[in-house]
Amino acid sequence: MQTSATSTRDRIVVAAARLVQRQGYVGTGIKQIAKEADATLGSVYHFFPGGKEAVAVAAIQYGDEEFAAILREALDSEDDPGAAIEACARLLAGALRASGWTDGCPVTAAALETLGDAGSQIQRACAAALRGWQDTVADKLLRSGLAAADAHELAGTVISTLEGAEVTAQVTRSEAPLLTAGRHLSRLVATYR
Amino acid sequence: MQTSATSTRDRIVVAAARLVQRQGYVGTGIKQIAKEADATLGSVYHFFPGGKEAVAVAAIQYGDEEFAAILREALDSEDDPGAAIEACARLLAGALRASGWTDGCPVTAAALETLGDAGSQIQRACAAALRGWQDTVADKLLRSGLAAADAHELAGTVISTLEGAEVTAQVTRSEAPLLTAGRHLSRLVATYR
DNA sequence: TGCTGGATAGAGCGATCGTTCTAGAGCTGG
DNA sequence: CCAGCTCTAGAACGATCGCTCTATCCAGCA
Repeated sequence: MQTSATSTRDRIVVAAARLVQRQGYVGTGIKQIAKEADATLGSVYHFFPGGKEAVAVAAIQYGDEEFAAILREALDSEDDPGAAIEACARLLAGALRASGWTDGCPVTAAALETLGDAGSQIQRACAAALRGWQDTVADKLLRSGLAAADAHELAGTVISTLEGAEVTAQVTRSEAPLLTAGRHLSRLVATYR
Repeated sequence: MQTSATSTRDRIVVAAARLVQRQGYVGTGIKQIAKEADATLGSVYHFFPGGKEAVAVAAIQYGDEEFAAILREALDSEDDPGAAIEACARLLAGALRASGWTDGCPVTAAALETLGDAGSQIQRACAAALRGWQDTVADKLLRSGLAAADAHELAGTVISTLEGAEVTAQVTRSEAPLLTAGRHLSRLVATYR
């Protein structure tokens, strides 16, 4: 069943999530996933008869939940919603630097590569992730007393901005875009009370 | 030399720019570029002895300038900087919908896929594009009377937000993320005067 | 007319892609 | 003790990848 602590299936999902996050969907090979997960090709296809796409969907869902947990924790660390979002940006910036600017958003790269097939499972998983993160932020804003419509729209822009700032930070290899985006988002939120 | 109006080299660059924009760098093949450009493999390697990476760099630089022109035009269409940025977002949203949600930012996909090689020419071209766009926005803000430091930082967040909102709009197949991001950016800019 | 060099054309190279397939290892219930 | 299962292991297939190579075409010039 499982070798040491984690099952083979879990190792495959985690490895795939990291690789897809760093090099995208097309850029990541099934054999590379197997090697990184200390599994064999047979194991991968045993657990994921759907092939590469099925592995990627599981990987994206894993990255989704992982990021959602970080997001919730950062949002709860501060009472003021603006400060909480800024803390979020700081956290992302630190993690990004620590990874050597490679571990960005777990879904962006895969999402952009698979825009061709509109109804693809990967597309659906990415869209679901974004929607979930937006709801998490909207919930925080609602609890802070914002109007429902404002909270939802603002949450969307918060996610979009963090997303874009993360990409910019990766490309320029600097924490600055994320940090200033965090400050600006905090300032924007402050105008709603 | 040239068949009808454009030279073979130009057709290759334009085709490569579109393909890279839509499916990323790894997802686009040299042979596909040649076919799309109505050129042959021999012509591609004749004009770009550097191979796939050289073609991609030229394509990204082309997309960079193309987007910069659109950006400048949109920014000049309105006097108020906030309204100008909002007009920008509206323009991007319309173009995105018209393309069937496929023609997003010309550099994001390629940038994310090639983060591995830090010093790659592709990376450099993408970073230069982002920097140039930021300068364009900063220039507009400066002309509107903002302080230099504020203008530059704000311009960075504007580009990041537009970038992120464009991705979100593509994934969710909706203009809404771009439109509300434009409104929020306008509101943010308004707090600086 | 023959030469030259830029441009076009595509066959073919080794490598790698995703996938399929068969064979065996390790455990469990009867 | 073995039948029957999940899981592991990797060889092999056809397709496609980026790239190299040779052959041909054709305008401009002597």
